[in-house]
Amino acid sequence: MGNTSTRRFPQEDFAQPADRLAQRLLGQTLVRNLPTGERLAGRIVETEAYLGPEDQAAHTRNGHRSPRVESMWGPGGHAYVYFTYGMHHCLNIVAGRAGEPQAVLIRALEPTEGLDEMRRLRSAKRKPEAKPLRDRDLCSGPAKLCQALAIDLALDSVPLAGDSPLALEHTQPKSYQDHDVTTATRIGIDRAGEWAHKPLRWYVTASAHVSVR
DNA sequence: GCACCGATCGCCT
DNA sequence: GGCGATCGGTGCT
Repeated sequence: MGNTSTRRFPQEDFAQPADRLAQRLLGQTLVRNLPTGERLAGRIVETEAYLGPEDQAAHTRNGHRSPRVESMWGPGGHAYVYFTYGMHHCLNIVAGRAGEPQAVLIRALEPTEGLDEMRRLRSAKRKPEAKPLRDRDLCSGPAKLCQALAIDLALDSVPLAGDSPLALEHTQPKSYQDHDVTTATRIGIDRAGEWAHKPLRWYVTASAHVSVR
């Protein structure tokens, strides 16, 4: 993605609607500060927006509110982590203002820091004889990146702040136009009627690290 | 109380 | 391309 410079991601940008934030997050750097002090990081290359009560694919469809989805109801800039398929975690970044239950699902990262540790975390539950993981296998899916960054329910609702276990850094690409972004429908959504067909997924077209090749 | 199923992944065919 | 793993949340009885 070319030369980069880094600064804090502007906090007020989290208050945007999820579809705008989802596009804004492409190219930004997600940072995981481990309890050991080690730092893992990757550039966000694929996102999906979940728009709230009217969005029939969202966990907050029809205004649903429960302990599991409570963080989606809070202000933007916090994590919403959920557990699914009996074994996987997925990370969202809450969008909008308090009372607007929207979020952006982080679907893929291009790993940039701590790749050896990510490989170790990702290999833990795989067969020993399996082929070694390539860089593009580390974070190319919402559950994969949670494994690679040691993200689980303990991180639900944490703010994405500088001193937090999760942080976001504004990465300024050499030229933002270097990213050709593709818009598509969301993955794994059926039974959501017209909402299954809405273009609410975005990914960096040329990236080798997106979830679907 | 209970049955259903998921914002997925990895391995096998 | 297909399927099994694996379990908490959800909604209905």
